Amino acid sequence: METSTTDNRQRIISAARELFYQQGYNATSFSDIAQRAEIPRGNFYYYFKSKDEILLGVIDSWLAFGRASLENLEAASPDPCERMRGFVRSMLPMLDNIRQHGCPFGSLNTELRKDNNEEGLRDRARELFDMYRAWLETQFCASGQEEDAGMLALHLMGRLQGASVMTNAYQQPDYFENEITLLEAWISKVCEGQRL
Amino acid sequence: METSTTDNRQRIISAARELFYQQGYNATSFSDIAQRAEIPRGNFYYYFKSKDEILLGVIDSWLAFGRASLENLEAASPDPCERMRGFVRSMLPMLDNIRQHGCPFGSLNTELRKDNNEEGLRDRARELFDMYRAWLETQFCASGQEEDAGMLALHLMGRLQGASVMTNAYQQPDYFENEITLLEAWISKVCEGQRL
DNA sequence: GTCTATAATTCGATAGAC
DNA sequence: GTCTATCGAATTATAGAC
Repeated sequence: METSTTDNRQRIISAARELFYQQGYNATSFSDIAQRAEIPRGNFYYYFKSKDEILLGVIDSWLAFGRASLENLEAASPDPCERMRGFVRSMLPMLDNIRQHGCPFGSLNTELRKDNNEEGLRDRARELFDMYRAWLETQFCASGQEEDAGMLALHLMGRLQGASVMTNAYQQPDYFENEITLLEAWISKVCEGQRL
Repeated sequence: METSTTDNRQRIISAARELFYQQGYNATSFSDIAQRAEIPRGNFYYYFKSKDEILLGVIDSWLAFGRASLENLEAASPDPCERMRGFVRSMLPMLDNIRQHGCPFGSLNTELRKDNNEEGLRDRARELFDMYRAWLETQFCASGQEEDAGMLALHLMGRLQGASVMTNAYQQPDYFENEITLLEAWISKVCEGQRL
C-alpha cells in the first residue's frame, strides 16, 4: 500500500523534473506528465493538490541531488580550493544537457522570476542557488577569503550561469569547456590571495 | 488611413515588448496585450497573423534598439577598447530593469530554447545575441586580438548574461555594479594583449 | 479598418464510480 | 488507491457585421 503510493509519487516527480527542464514549467501540461509517467491525469490529485505542488516536489528532488553532489565534493578533497575546482569540473559531464536545455536551476529561476507566479515558488526555486552559494561561500572562507567570500561565490555562480546561457544559445561545446578552464585558473588565483 | 494603421501596429508591438519582457512570451496572452495597448483582441489579426508574428515584430523592434545603441557607442569613441568599456557601462542605466526582469534578450532566448517552440522563432531570437556578438568580435579584432576575437566576444557576453541572471535572482545591485567594474578591467587587460 | 461575438481547443482541477 | 468522465475558465484564432 505505501510502497505503491511512494512509487507513483516518485514516477510523477521524475517525469515532471525531466519535462520542466526540457520544456519549461508553464509549457508542460498535466497531459505531458501523465503520458511520460504512464499515470492517468485524474490520479495526480491524489498525490498533489496542484501543479505548483508538483513543482515543489521537483525542486526538493533537485535539492537532494545538489546536496549529494556537494557531499561528494567535500569527501573528494579536504582543500577548499580543490573542492571548488572539482565543483566547476563537475559541470563537464552535464555539458550535453546544458547545450540542449541550459542549466536546470538557472532556466527555472529565470522562468519563475517573471510575473504572474506565486512568490513562494520563486523563493523555493532560488533555494537551488542558495545551496551552492552557501557552500561556495564556506569554501572561500576556508581558503582565507573571509572578507569577499559572499561576492566571490556570487561571481563564480554568475560565470557558470552565463556560460550555460551562451552554450544553450550557440551549441558550442568548446566555449563551455574553455570557460571551465578559465574558472579553474581563477579559483586557484583567488585562493592564493590574488584578487581580480 | 495609413498613419492610423502604423500607429496601431506600433502600439501592439510596444505593449507586447513590455509584457513579453516582464511576464515572458508564453505567459502573456492576447488579452494582456490588448488591455495594455487598448485595442480589442479581434483587431490583432488584421495586423498580425498569429502570436508568433507579434513576437517577430517585437524582436525586430529590439534589433533596431540594439543597432542604434551600437552606433552610438561607435560614435562616442574611435578606440575599440573604449567602445567595449562603454558597452558594458551602458548596462548600468538598465540595472533596475535587469534586477526586476533579467536581461530581455537572455530571458527570451532561454525561454524559446525550450522545446515546443518553432525553430524559426529561436533563430530570430538568437539574432539579438548575434548582433552584439558580431560587433564585439569586430572590436576585439580592431584592438589586435584577431585570433581569439570570437571566443572573447562570447566570453564577454556570457559574463553579462550570468550577472543578469544572478542579479535577477538575488536583487543585489552592488553585485552587478562590481561585475561591470571587473569587466571593464578585463577588457582593458585583453586589449593590452594580456590574455586571461 | 474597426470591433463584437464566438468557434475550437486546451488548460488545471473536480466529482464520483469502483 | 485507481481511474473515467467532465467541469469551468482561459487560450488562440475566426467569422462577419458595421
